[in-house]
Amino acid sequence: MNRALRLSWTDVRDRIQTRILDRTYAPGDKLPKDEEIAEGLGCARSTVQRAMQDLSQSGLVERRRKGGTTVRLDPVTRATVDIPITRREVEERGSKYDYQLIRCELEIAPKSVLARFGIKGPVKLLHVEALHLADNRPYILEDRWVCTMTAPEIANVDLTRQSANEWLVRNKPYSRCDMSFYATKASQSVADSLDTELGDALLVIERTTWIGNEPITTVQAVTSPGYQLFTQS
Amino acid sequence: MNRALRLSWTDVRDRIQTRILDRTYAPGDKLPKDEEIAEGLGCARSTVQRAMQDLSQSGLVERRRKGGTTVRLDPVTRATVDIPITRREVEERGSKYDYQLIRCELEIAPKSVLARFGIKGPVKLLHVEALHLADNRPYILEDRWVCTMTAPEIANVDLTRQSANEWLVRNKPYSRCDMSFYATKASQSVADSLDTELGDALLVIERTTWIGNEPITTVQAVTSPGYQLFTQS
DNA sequence: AATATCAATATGTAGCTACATAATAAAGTC
DNA sequence: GACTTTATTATGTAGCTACATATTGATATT
Repeated sequence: MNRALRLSWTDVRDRIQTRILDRTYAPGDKLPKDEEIAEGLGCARSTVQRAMQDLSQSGLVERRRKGGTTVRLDPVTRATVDIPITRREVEERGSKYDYQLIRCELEIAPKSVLARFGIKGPVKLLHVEALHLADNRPYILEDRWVCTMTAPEIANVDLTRQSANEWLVRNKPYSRCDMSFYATKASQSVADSLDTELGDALLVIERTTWIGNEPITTVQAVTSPGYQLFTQS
Repeated sequence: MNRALRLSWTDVRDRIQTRILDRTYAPGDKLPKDEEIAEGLGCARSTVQRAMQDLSQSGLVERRRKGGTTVRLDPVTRATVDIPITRREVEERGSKYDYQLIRCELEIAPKSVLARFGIKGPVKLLHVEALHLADNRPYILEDRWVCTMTAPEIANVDLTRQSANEWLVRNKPYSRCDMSFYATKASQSVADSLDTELGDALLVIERTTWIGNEPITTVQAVTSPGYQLFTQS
């Protein structure tokens, strides 16, 4: 077969997507089976299968064995967010990165932290507060709790030199990560640390990671005013 | 071959991931080539290839033709967020959904909106403000601009009965969607609409959609206090 | 009529082959 | 020595086959 005419699975996906967009296949409609689409486009079923997988993953269609493929009635808006380590994020914006350790102590973890980990207390965990700076201005204030049972090596790390963020991400890969985003009003202490006004609206990025069923760490990263989180296309 | 012993690509992915997690392959290391891994595990190269694709997509490894596969030095934290239509979101929480149209007028779009669309003005666009309610309490306030050139049919829709959100998502599928999240202080008018205090910190979800290169709509969805956005695992 | 069984069907997956593509290293040319 | 060309290599992709799996609808059994 002519290679120039050979359809890649992305081509096939785009063609099917076009037909959904122009309502050849309207929401709720059942699509022809893969084999027929393959025949119609002159490609293999496996190519259509891959295209369909992608459309299914992006939330545009639903597939059921024997039931076939249908166009979703309420397509969900699905997007991915990338959270790089803060150093990288700052440096990629072309700014100078700095880091300051504010405090680092073993403390009895509050209930809210235990809840995020899904464990019962009372337990002493490592509480780390630190500030990330971009061009000498406060950028992100992180309030972190590290599970010393899961990551005992952190005790030997000099956190005045290297951020816990960086050490953990490089040395403690995780198998599960829950994230959430919300807005908060700057308290006096947060306002002081971030060099902003009391009551300012700030975006908080909360993250908790596990390895298997063992919690590693949970962070509330309070961003400076104006911070915006973008999705990856 | 015994089917019970047959490894699925997810099995293979998990095995490789385990080796990365336990540092058999440490960050920065080069992994053996697919063929060797396949031989070692007793499966086909295509199976390893699929597993690697997934690990690459989730940001754990990097692959380069001829260069091979390496464990990423700074693994990015990557997560997906699902934004369902507001009605669904409310109903899935077990609450009663309601909707109120606040205003709907053709207006000259401000520069900020034109910038989001990536077009030059001046243009008259449909400006829609509406409130979504959960159990009779304000839930999300949306401030939307619709491109009447791309979606002229919206003129015939009774937006007092059906939200623009819902109509668009069902009738104007998009090919590209940019999103961003940030925090804002409630202005007096926003505070009034959401029945909250002036100056409250609120999470804003901003979305802009296109079909091909044609902009469809852009929304700023101001959520009520305490709203949290979670990632999908 | 209700239930269990079985056949049919569309998608899901693994293996194989063949070739494409990108990145690199080696060899050759001026 | 700087440049171009060529060969090599590991991943990327498409096609094919064979079989697995889930679901539905038809058939048989009680």
